[in-house]
Amino acid sequence: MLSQRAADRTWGGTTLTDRKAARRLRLLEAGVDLLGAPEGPALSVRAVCRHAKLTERYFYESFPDRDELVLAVYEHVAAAARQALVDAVRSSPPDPPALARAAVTAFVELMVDDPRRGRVLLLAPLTDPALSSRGMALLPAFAALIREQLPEDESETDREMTAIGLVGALTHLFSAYLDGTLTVDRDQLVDHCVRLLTRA
Amino acid sequence: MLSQRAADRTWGGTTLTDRKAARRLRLLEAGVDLLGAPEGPALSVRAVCRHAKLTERYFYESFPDRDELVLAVYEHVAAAARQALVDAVRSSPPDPPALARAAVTAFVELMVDDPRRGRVLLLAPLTDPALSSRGMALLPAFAALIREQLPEDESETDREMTAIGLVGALTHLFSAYLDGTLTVDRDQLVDHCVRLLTRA
DNA sequence: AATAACTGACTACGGCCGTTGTCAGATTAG
DNA sequence: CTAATCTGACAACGGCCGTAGTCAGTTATT
Repeated sequence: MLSQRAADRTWGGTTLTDRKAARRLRLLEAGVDLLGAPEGPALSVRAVCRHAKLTERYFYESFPDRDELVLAVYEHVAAAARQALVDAVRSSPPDPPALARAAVTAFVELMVDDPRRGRVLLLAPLTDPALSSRGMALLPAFAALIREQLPEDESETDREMTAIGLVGALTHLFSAYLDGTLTVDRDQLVDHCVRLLTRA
Repeated sequence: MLSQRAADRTWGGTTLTDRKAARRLRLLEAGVDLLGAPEGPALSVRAVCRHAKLTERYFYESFPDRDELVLAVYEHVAAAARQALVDAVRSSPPDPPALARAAVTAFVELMVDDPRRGRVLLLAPLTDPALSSRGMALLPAFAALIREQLPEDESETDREMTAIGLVGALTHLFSAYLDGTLTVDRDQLVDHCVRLLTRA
């Protein structure tokens, strides 16, 4: 038999690449736990390893340094959110108000279903330098997306300001809803956000 | 002569209480520097002492621990902002639009005149646990103040959401203006904010 | 001159951080 | 069986943190 490469050797029933991928995923999930903790984002290498029940050596097997994990966790959650939004928009009537409602409900449900993700998306970039330093926050991109949708009878700077203000209003409302400051029905929140989006 | 109390003895030309107060003020100012740093709030006891050219012993002479300094710095800046707002409102015609404009311009000028203060008020509470844990952020109070001003033909929850969204929009706009993300004239920013406030 | 208070520079403790390395034991391949 | 590889537990480095203490030297009072 040909000498198989180390990556394909079986150990404990699985191959090395499988185990490595599983460990990476465990680290990612632990990262979501810590970066989306209710008490605020606090992700350290040791803490994430304790949480994932892995050793630091396996951390550096999957990520070159701490900040790369933070970025990967954020991108992990952002990808899920993007997918949820795409799905919601695809299965929705194409008129703008219905689209806005579909998108908002999808996002709110994602946050309610797993508040960690909401906190990672909304709160972590404000706190963690690894996210705020890069343009890694999605909010500017979201603001640009809104700006394109605005009516053209206003000046460019006015549209930029309304877009930024709108993003601020939505994120602030979502954050307040997440941490319990805003006690209100899920549907009321969705209604209000849709109204903000469609009237702007 | 009666033996004067230690606090009133003169040393280096000033009394103990004077020197102590001066040191406290120097620590406060250094705290504003660090808590309002452009790279993000990073206030440690050693750093603030280095900055104020004092020893750690004098830190604990004026503040029981690190968090108390953070709170004091925030309150220091908040008091100045309150004063600026009160002055602006006092010397303004009493109709609501003029009041809104006066308040917004006062706040924007305070931020432009000393961006550290703007960052302390807007950014530090999001980052530093000593501020976010307590209700020490002024934003909820500001939201409540706005809520009372809203028309009464809407439901209570609607007014609460409008107020929270409005605060989010304003803070987001101010933050973007502070860090250069939003490149726009000061007057344009003021106009936009006043429009948001008076049309809500 | 002697006593007391104040000041500045410095050290020390325990803890967490990111990162790297070591070492005994388990599991597989040849 | 032997050798190679994978695993887990742990130590170590330098650094910053909050907090407390020491000690020589300067300045005022008596």
